[in-house]
Amino acid sequence: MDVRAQILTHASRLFAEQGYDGTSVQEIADAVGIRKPSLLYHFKSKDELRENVLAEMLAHWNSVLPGLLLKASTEERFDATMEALSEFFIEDPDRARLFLRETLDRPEQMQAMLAQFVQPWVELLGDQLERAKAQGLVQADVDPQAYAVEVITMAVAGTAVIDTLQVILPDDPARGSTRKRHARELIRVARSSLYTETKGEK
Amino acid sequence: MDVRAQILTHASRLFAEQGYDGTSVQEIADAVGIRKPSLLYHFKSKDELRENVLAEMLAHWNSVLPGLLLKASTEERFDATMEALSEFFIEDPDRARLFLRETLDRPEQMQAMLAQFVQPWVELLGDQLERAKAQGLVQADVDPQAYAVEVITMAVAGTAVIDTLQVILPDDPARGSTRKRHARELIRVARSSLYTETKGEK
DNA sequence: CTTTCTCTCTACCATTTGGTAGGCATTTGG
DNA sequence: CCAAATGCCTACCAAATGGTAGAGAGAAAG
Repeated sequence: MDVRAQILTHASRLFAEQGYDGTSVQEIADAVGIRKPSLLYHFKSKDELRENVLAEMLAHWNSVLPGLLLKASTEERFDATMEALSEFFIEDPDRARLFLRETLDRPEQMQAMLAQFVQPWVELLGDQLERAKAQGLVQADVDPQAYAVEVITMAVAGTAVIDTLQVILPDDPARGSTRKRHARELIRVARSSLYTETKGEK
Repeated sequence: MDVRAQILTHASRLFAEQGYDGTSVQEIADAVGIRKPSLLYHFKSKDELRENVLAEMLAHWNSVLPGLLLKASTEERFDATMEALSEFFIEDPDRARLFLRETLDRPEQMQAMLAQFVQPWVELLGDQLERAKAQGLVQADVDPQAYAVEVITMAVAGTAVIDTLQVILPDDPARGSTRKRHARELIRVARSSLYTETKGEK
């Protein structure tokens, strides 16, 4: 039963790298080291394989992110949470790429997914930001939902393309690796565009 | 000679919507209303068509963006420039989608393009931010290049997927349309994570 | 008028695509 | 010990893919 898992692994990687349409069933079978019909024995069609790849990604996110976000809402450790969040994406850029590709390729389907799994969290965060705004902790002109969308976009899309942006954002002995620079600035931007006072003035 | 332009238009749209691999030459020909060999008379191969679509997009950007960015560096109208910038992308989301897809599909090729057309501007902006930092106008912990990358990512990727994010960021009588909310928050985040004082306190 | 050039077409082609039929081992369970 | 299920295979298949050959219509140029 190891084969099924292997198929999913290679399919995830190839779909992320080349896209669904850019990857043939044959290519995945080759990567696994089996014949095409053997693959289609485990997944009745290419589309079913795609759905399983997506379901696996979603399951992983749902098993990790809620805990992360819950910690963000209870504690006040914004930086630590954001760091864990960006680490989560950077740890496996293929997941971000897959997500971005699905969003481009099948927007309607992705809308349904977003409504179910992302919106509740954005709503929750929105409420908390509104309360923090009332207390003056958060800048008055923040649009909470829009803010969440921008940060998510930065994190996911940034992770998906970061290796390509290496030309613009090279490794730098003083500032760290490309990925590190991205992660740090993402957090800095998210943080300093949210709070009123908390700026760590030099 | 109008046909060539028509092919490019429909190809741009379809490549943006469905991706290069997800779009057949036949489909493009159908959209234009000609037969496949007629299309291949104007562009010797699908790949040549892709290159021309890309070149057209690039030409358009290069004819508009330099002026925009130059204005950003001479005047101090950060908001106006950012607004024009985000308007430029939002005006035709297909261009952002095309750009994003190309970055995912052909990273090496995109690196070359970025090195030639984007990096100089990021470098220029970087220098100016460093100077502004020395004057205390800009926050001390900004990583200029990384900042530029984050803002570009937000603008391009945000525009590419904004219509799909409508579920999370719905039209709101008080706050405006989805696109408007995205554009406004993008500018707010970019602005307030950059300057030291300029926060428009309520 | 004839030639040449531009453009579109029909007819075709090899290859690849996702997918099926069905045989043949090996394991499982009664 | 036998039967059924499991898993992988070879051999196919129809459809779609990107691309070519070459004919014919119409305009441009001599």
